[in-house]
Amino acid sequence: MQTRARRERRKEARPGELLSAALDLFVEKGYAATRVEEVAQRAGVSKGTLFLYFPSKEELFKAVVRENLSGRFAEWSQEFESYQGSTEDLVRYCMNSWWDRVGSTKASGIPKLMMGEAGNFPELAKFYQEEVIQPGNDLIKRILQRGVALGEFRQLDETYGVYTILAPMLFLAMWKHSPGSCGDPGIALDPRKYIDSQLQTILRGLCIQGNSARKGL
Amino acid sequence: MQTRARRERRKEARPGELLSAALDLFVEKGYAATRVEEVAQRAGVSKGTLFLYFPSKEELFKAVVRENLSGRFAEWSQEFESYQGSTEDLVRYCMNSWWDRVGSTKASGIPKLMMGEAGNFPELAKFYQEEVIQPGNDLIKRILQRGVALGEFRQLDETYGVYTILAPMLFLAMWKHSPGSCGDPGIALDPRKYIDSQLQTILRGLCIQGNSARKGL
Amino acid sequence: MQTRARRERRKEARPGELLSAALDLFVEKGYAATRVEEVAQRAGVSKGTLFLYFPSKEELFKAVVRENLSGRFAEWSQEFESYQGSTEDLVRYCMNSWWDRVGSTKASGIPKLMMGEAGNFPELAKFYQEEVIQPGNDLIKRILQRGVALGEFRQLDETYGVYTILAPMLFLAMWKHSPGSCGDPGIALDPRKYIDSQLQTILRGLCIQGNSARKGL
Amino acid sequence: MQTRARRERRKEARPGELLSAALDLFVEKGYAATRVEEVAQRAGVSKGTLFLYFPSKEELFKAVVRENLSGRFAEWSQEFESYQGSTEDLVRYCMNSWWDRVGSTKASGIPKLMMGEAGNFPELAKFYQEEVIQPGNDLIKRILQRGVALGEFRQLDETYGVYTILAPMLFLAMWKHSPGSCGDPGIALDPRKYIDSQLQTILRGLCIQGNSARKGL
DNA sequence: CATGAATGAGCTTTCATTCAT
DNA sequence: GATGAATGAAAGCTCATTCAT
Repeated sequence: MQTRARRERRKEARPGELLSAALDLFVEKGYAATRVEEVAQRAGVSKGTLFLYFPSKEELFKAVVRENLSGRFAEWSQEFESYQGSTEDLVRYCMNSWWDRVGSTKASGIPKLMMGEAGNFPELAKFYQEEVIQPGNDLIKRILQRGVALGEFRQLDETYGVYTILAPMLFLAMWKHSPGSCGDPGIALDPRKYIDSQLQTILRGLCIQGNSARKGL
Repeated sequence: MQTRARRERRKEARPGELLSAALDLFVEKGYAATRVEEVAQRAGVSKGTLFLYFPSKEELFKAVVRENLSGRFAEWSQEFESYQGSTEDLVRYCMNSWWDRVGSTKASGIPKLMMGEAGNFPELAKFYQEEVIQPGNDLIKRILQRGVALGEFRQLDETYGVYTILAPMLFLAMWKHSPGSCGDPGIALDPRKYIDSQLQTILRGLCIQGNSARKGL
Repeated sequence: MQTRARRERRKEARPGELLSAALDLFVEKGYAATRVEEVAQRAGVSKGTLFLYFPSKEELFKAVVRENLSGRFAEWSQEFESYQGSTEDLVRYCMNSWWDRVGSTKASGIPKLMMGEAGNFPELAKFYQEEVIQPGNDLIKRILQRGVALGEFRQLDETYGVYTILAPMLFLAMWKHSPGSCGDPGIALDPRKYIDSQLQTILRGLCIQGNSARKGL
Repeated sequence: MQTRARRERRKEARPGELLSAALDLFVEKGYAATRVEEVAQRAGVSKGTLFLYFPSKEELFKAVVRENLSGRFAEWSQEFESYQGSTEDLVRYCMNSWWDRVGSTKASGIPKLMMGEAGNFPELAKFYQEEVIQPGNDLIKRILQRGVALGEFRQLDETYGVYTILAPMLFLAMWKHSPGSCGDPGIALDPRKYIDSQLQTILRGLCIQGNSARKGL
């Protein structure tokens, strides 16, 4: 049963191994430039095996996105929904936990990749819009609405406000994955400091004066 | 001969027409996804003719970069070298004229494109690093050094300082060329306002207190 | 054990279920376009199991042919050998019983299929020639020889005579399985009438005048 | 200019050479089993060149059909329209000229091929139905209508009547291209005799007694 | 100079067959 | 016996580059 078990384990691990290899390569080379054979190789299987688990390159990519981005919105949504503290702290928590769970991982390469290739793959662009951008925006919008409803945040244009939060995170993701930043250690942004600095500005802009304890910021 | 003259003119215009078509397509589709045949078509010549002027797709791209980015550093360098006003104003002039001459044109798509594809084309990455990033950095660095030397700017880590200026411009370029920003009019950044706002922060951070007239900022 | 028994039964039924599924699909899609996995699926077993019973796709096909065509020649041969009536009636019986046992069943799709694909699978062509065409021709030839020997039929070129009988049956089989005939109900041949009509002509051509009772024809 | 001319000639000959090679191979192996590379090879060009003239295997096949079957209906239609003799002779002329121009050529392999593969390629089936079957049926139908209108032919169900003419030609085409008939010289139908024999039966069935001179038939 | 026909390496996807369990 | 995960040889199609004209 030893071997049986080993095989079973491998079988169940396959999709994960393939998704991991695919994430690596998609982030490293982009969607179009990644060859499925290379994904298979890196996962230690043959070309044919990959197609046993994912019917096409496109579906493989979608699965990678679901695994690393869109599949997590449900959990995050719940987490934020049941958050007890101030909205100001929720925004802080939101950005920092985004860094921990996405920004600091390879998954942060996906937004960068999509920015570059969405135009060439309309089907993927549509998928990404529906499964990532839309839910992500909604999530942030709900946080802002919570702040406004609780009297913590000033009235604001919600759509615009969403990008106030999103843009700094996107930029950080892009920066991390642009070749220039890697080679040059002098510019390597310290993500925590960057996020803190952004948060200062953002929260100062969002919160109603005096309504929130901002001593120390 | 009328026709002779027209032909001559066309002949001399060829490279320019090709470069213009190539810029359009490279920015629209990226480097890899752009087919040389389409470039030729858009320029109104045959595929063979394109290779008459540019020995390879790579050289075509390099020429596009030279035409639109690196080729202008000499002029800019001189311009900034002979600038008479305060360094603070020079920085303002620098960022605004960058927007006028690059940011607002299709050329601003090139940095975005390179960010996405540099990894797949090391030769191009090297070229871009040498012909654009390095000179650009140097230019900015010299401006900062001028500010420090004249006692306008505080002492600072030059490398890091360069990115203080560069990053906002890069982000603006990326934003402009990302599909998301186009569709959503709510987020469409007003470039001038964006630049002004960035300049406020940047200059406040760079200038020595009281040494510079910052009334109204 | 109930289950044991059921399992045994299933086990013994396996080859039959596979052959039935294979016949369906071969007839529907042709030999090359039929995927063994689909055959297995339709038979309710896994791909591996199919290869347990039939060592290759080719052998599977041969088994289908044996089951539905060549395997029956022995019985038919005996049946015709011991036929008591006139050869004219034997021919009638022959064609009608061919329709009942082959023509009206899916098996009639095999000759059509072979006509289309024999050229691409020489091994199968050889097998089919030896196991179906040759025995079939011999059977018909012996019937014709019986007619001649008994003074019922005129002298005739036997080889040519064989096709006088075979051709109308083949055409009927082809017609039945050609997509054109299915959709167009106006042309849907009534097989019985078709066979009767063909028999009239054929027998009139074969029988010696006045030697055979053809009143009513 | 010698070479120029030679090249021009080759360029103009290419599509024809490719269509000819394609016809050969499609007829020999069927649509699915024919590899485009082999078509190119037989035409003496590379794989890529084939795709220069035909955007896909499917379009290549359609072009073959147009070149050899559907493209000729216009001419035939006119020819039959302006026919001066009796409709009985027109039918004779029709079948014999079909043999000369299609039946005796490789083109007669196309109907056989379609019969076998139409089910697997719906797009092609639709195309063939529209461009070959429909026009062909219409042509025959108009001939029959002419016979009826001129009082030469009896009243008849037109749709059924069409197949009275079509079926024997199809069978001849199938027969010619079935491997069985080639190898066995004993059965090799003499097409002229076959057609004559069929015409006798058909015309006897269609013509009104005594209305047409049928001495000698 | 300008052309565009020709090339062929390279990519995604399919499927008969094997074999460890 | 039965399974189904794994394989890898094809096959259709693309596109940068060459070169005869």
